[in-house]
Amino acid sequence: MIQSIDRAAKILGLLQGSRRLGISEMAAALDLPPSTVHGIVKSLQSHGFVAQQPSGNRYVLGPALLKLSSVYLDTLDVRARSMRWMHELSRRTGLASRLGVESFGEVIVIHHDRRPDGTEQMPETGVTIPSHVSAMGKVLLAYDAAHAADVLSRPLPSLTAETTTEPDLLREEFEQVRRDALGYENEEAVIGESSVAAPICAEDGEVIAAIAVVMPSNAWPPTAAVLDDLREAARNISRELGAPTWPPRPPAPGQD
Amino acid sequence: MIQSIDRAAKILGLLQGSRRLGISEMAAALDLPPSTVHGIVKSLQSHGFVAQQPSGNRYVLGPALLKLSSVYLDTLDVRARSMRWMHELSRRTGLASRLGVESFGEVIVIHHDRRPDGTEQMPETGVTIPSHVSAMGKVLLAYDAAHAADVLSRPLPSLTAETTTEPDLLREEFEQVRRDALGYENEEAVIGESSVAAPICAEDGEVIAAIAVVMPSNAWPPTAAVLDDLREAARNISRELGAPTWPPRPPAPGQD
DNA sequence: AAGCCGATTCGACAATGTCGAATAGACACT
DNA sequence: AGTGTCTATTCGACATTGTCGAATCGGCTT
Repeated sequence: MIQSIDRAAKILGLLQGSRRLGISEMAAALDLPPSTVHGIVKSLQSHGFVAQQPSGNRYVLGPALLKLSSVYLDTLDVRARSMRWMHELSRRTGLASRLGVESFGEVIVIHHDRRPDGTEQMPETGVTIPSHVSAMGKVLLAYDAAHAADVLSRPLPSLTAETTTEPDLLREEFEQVRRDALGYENEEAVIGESSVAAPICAEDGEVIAAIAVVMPSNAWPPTAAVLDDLREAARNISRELGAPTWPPRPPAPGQD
Repeated sequence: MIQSIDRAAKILGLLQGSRRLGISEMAAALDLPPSTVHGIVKSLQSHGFVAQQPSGNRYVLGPALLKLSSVYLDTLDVRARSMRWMHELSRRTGLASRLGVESFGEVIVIHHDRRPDGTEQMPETGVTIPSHVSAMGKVLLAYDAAHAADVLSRPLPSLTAETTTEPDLLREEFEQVRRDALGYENEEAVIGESSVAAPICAEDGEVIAAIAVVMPSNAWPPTAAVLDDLREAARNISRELGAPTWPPRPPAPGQD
């Protein structure tokens, strides 16, 4: 692990958490001399990874990150294959759909197709959601014992009154997910918002992503028609990716 | 400039250009020993900035970039303020709208509102376009002599038959932009696609972003109604940001 | 099975980043 | 306006740290 790169990454992580920071604030947070932090920040700045606001001495994340992330998205085969099916899914259900993958114990949304009702909606691509409060997260964990064990080994934050923070309850949910090939989440992340997710399999049969539809909680539970559309989309995407079966064959029945 | 951070950034830049690279390919491109590159790549990997594909020994950009970019977008005041007006603009004109800022001599799209016709459209947020082939780029350069001089000092790539690569012609276009507060681009970036852009001003009156509508070239030239809607959107956003005047007062009449 | 190519590991060296002190600059308070 | 404090920034000496070359490992092809 190269020290200065590690520190640079930590600085970016810091700026991710609290939007605008001065050199000395970062130095205090990382317990480093300000001059060291300054050197790193200036290097990051010269490549556009951080920028300093016009208002002077505070730093924020920079535009180079956006350009890189755009290329990152382009490299994702799942995403390219999914877009057309997700659009169809949103059109048929009238709901927003999301595609997510696992990243460092969270779910990161790699594509988002809005509700087709013409209202203004925030783009959600790039948003991360703790796995245990997300329907997609539950699906991804249910088919990945290693990540599941990792996530459940740490304390689980509670985001709403409905959040499940009990590892054993989540383990039961994972079993249900493996049975139905569907994961649910009812106001566990955001009040008033619920979602259902299904797994997406790659060529080797592994679950590599999850697709979800998001609905207002007053439309809960989802109708059979919505679930069918969701399953259909997941199956079609998986087939395009060359998956041998769908629903995925559950992994060896170990404990997660 | 910290060496290892500089090298890390160059590696990310390399991966940005050619999606999948092995250690030795990067080493060759940067003229460094493979072991050095390996150390840097592994450090980047441990923070999620690069990932290696399941298929073995090739590296690609990683998901951490997406998460960071999402926070970057959230820090942009212009973007938050623009979204609602852009949605209105797209609704009224029936065209896709874009918001862009300058970054390292290019325009980077920081928000994109699709055509409201329900068809499937690629998300364009994060896409970068060379300034001289973009209506937004021309607007941004017209009001920023320093950047303009910088961009024009380098050879300008030609993307289509319509691309203007002659610095003097572009300088004339900049003058027209400053007169009309509108910049044009007709099939200069992508064949079959044209756009018009208007400047957005911040509190201090500086042009900090550009807003554009994109249309199929057979809808060229844009109608007066479209231009009015565009101007209206730019004016409204600028006003929300606290700009003293719109259209912006052109800068001191130096040569760019 | 052998050979090749690339990724990866390891250890010694010195180049490099780090740190503390000194400087410069911004801002608030008197 | 002047003074004080806070912060960012610059600079140079030191030794820590990253770098490099050689050796090892692993996969794939012939």
